[in-house]
Amino acid sequence: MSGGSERRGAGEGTGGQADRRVRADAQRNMDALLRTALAVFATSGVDAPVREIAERAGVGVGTVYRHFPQRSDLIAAVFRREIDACADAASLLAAEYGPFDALAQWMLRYVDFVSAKRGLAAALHSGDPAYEALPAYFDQRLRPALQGLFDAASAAGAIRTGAKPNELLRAVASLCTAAHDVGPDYARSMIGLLLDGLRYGAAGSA
Amino acid sequence: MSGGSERRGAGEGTGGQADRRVRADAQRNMDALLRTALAVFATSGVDAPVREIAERAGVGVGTVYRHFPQRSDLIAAVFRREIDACADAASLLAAEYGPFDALAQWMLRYVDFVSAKRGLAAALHSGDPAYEALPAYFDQRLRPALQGLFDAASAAGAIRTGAKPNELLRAVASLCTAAHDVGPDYARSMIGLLLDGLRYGAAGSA
DNA sequence: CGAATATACGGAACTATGTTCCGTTTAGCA
DNA sequence: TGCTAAACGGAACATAGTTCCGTATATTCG
Repeated sequence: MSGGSERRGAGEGTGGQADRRVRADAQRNMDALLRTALAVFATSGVDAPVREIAERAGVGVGTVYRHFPQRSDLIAAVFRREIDACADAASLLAAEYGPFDALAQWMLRYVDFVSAKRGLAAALHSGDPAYEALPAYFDQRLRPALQGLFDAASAAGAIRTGAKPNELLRAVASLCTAAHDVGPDYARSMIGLLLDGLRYGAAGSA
Repeated sequence: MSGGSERRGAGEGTGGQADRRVRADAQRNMDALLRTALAVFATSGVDAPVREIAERAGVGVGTVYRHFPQRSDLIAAVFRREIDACADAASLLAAEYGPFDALAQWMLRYVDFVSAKRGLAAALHSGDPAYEALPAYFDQRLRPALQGLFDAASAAGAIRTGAKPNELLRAVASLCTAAHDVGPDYARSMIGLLLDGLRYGAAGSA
């Protein structure tokens, strides 16, 4: 019943606290829950009991359900947080490495993301409305992140121009899925190949 | 029976009674369960409660678990039965239609199969050991079925030779998955295209 | 045909897990 | 410090998978 019409919150992102400030303990518990859930999901899969997550996070189940009305909301929140982390890594890497290396490093980071989230990816197709917005969010955050790295790299003449971030993201995700049945290094070497492909017709190379 | 694991008798099909004959009521209940489960899964998805299936089939839950020790065993059995039905359709169609039409009709039949089983397909990746043998069974039954139609059609000069059943099966499955996000006719028209492609270089055409 | 017996049946009971409820605690504020 | 809205915790409830066991019956055998 009730349904997810009132699914606001959690995603304000840009840091506006419209009404009353969130209580510090609430914020703390929320963080602890997300961090713990991530770890538990990694260990026991997304089907891990809510009780276990609550206990390991040091809160009661009531608190879990206060922040995440449904179990799937918690999963979705964890997923979003991971998407954010992966997207944010782009600017960090851009600051630390040169244009091409930043791109290469980020691709590896993305491989880790996709590989670790295979269980979650399956849940996405379950039809639960809590997951409906995730693909869009995925695109909204990850595509610009990769686009930025592309732009920087091609501006520096390190890679060819005109590469499509979406296609790369999808291709890598497919490769990672297939990689599960093969070896763990398979994906990495294929990504290396893709990157070399991008370099091939670059302004600075030929 | 060709089916992998030693899941006890049940191989009634050709009427062979190995040891003690299965009790008639047991056989009846087994059939009713499989038929009911198929209907319930189609209506409520694979997550439908076992109780509901039992009730609708007119048996107690104990009977369900006697035949299918785990819920996933029931799902797997339904899946196998559908694979069988789809594979058996090949020879039926081959007897009723000409070589090419039989192939075309079967592809449509296969599209229905894949489309209807999308929910089950998701379950396949859950890691439940009950599903482990299904991909192999899928291949074992469907590939020869399609191969037979291919052989007949190419022997009649209706299609080119050398087509790979596996690739076609996989391609159609992919198309159907994508079709879910688009329209219901999309898959059918793409399959038509594939079939025309097979006809293109046929002995009898050029 | 009727008794004997292995087999199967049904559903209550047990367990696990998602979700709700509500009395208690506490952070933030005046 | 005292007040209050917000948050907390976990018992209680609801639902669903699974087990157990007394009862029913198909099949066999005399």
